[in-house]
Amino acid sequence: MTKARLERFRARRVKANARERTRMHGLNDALDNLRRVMPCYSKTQKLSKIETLRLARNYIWALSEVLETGQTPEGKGFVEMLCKGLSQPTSNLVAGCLQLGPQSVLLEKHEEKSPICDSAISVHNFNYQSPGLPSPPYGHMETHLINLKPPVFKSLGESSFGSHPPDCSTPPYEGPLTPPLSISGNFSLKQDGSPDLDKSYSFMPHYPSASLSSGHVHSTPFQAATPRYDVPIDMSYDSYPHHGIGAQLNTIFTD
DNA sequence: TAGGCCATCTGGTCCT
DNA sequence: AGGACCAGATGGCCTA
Repeated sequence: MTKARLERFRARRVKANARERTRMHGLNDALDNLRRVMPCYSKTQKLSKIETLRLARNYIWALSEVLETGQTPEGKGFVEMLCKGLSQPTSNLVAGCLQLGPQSVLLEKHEEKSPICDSAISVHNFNYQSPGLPSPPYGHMETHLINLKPPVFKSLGESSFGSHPPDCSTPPYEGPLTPPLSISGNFSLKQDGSPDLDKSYSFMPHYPSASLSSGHVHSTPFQAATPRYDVPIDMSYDSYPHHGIGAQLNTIFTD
């Protein structure tokens, strides 16, 4: 290899490295956008990449369930769906973001109590455990921006206790490969540049509360244990990028 | 100190 | 030839 060729090789390698960096930055940006539309989002305690992807999968799954069954997601069950397969710290984070005390998310008794279950801060006892997360202080809910979508809020406010008891003993990866709902053609997200992606709706707990929908408030055990939220006026699903789905969800959650 | 996560570099492969 | 994509290696940072 002549010196000139070596030089060219080095230059090419440097360029390739720069491109690779740029590519990975793009990937990370996309991942950040994904984090922002997750049910919980915190600038200070970012979900790891793998946990972000897992939570996204669960979130899509959970919303698909909602669409398929037409039932409001019951608060605790919804959180459990979201937490399937997530590490314990992340599960605690999600529960915290949804303002469910860890104890309230604790599943009803299962025969074999794992050590995790015995933990005072345990959120679930799914068999699957993430290979690992660092141990950042995930748990302080007041530090999180809560990025809940209207259906979730409705569910928190008007828990209807749907008919889907979570199967917490099933590892998340053994389920069907596709969500229960197949939406042809209209499940699209705005992509880069969409101002919607930069919206982060922040909800603070509010005691005692105004009801989400004007009017009566059902009293449920869940409600008794959880705070309520103030929801911005224009929080109809149409304000979100999922236009096709928005109408369906609005129908479901305003009936 | 070990383990987890991350950014970066690097070489390989495929495609245009 | 050059770009995009991928996976392995490596080192840094952070936390328990």
